Amino acid sequence: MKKLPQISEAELEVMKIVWKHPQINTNEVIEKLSKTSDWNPKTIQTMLLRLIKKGALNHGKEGRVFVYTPNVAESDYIEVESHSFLNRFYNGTLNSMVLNFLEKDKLSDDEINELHQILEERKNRKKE
Amino acid sequence: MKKLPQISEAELEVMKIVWKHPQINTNEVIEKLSKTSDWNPKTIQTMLLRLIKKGALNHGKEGRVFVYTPNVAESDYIEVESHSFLNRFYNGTLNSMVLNFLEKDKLSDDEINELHQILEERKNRKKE
DNA sequence: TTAAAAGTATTACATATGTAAGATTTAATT
DNA sequence: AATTAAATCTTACATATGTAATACTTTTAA
Repeated sequence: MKKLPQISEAELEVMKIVWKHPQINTNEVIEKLSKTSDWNPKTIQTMLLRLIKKGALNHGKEGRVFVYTPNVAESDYIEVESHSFLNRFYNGTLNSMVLNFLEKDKLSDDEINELHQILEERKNRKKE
Repeated sequence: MKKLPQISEAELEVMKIVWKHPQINTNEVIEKLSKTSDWNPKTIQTMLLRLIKKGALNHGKEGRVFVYTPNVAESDYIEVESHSFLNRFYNGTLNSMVLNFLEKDKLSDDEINELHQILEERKNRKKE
C-alpha cells in the first residue's frame, strides 16, 4: 500500500472538498470553504500548495487555472487514521471502542438497536 | 465539563504512563519510557514540563524529586478525542464507523460474533 | 569541605502548522 | 498597447512539537 503523507487538521478540510469534488479548481475550493470556515483565500491557497508538495493532491492546468485531484484515496486515508486512532486509545480494536461506548452510555437505545440490526444482517448474509 | 488541554502525540505517551502510575516520579517515568521508546531522558523531562505548563499534569515534590499526577482524567481525554475523531471521519457516529469497518471487511468473523454477543447481552440487560 | 552526582530550570533549534501578505506573471479590458 | 484584474509564486511570522544541550542547585560521597 502507498505510504500516505501527513495531513494536518486544517489541510484535511481542504482534502475533504477535493475528495468530494475531484477536478475542482482553486476558486471553487475557496468558494466552498468560505461557506464553512472563515479562512482567507490566501490561506486556502497555501494549504492547497502544501498538499501538492506533500503529494496529497495532484494538479493540472486548465487555462491558467489550477485544477486539483486527490492523490490519496479518502478511504485509504480514513482507514489509516482509524487504525492509528484505535491503536492509540483502544488497544487497536474497534470492539473495545464499542464496548467502552456502551459502558459509558454513549449510545442511545436506538443506536444500540441499529447496531444490533446491522450485525444480525451481517451474520445472516454470511450463512448463505 | 473541564476544558482539556491540547496534548501532542509524544506527550500522550507520557500521559499514559502517569495515568497508569499516578504519583510517579521523574526517574520512574524515564525508566518506563525507556523500555518502549528511545527518547533521551532530557526529552522526557521537557515533555513532563510542558504537560505541567499545559495543565495536563500536576506535580508535587517528594524531597527534591518531582512527583506527577494527572490533572485530566484518561477517560475524559479519550472521550473527547473519540468524539472529535468520529466527527472528523464518520459523521460523528460510532455506528457509521462500525458499518464502514464491516463493509471494508476489517472485522474478522470472531470479532463480529463477539460484537453481536455484546449487544445481545446489553439488550437483555435493558429488559430487566 | 570540596568535588562529584543527581535533580531541576533555562535555552536551543529544526520542522510543522495556522494564517496570511507581497511580488510576479498572465490574461482581459479599455 | 497600456492598464487593470486575476492567478500563481515567493516570502513571512507566530505558535506547536520533537528533540535535546547547557546551566544551575542541591545533595551526597570522598
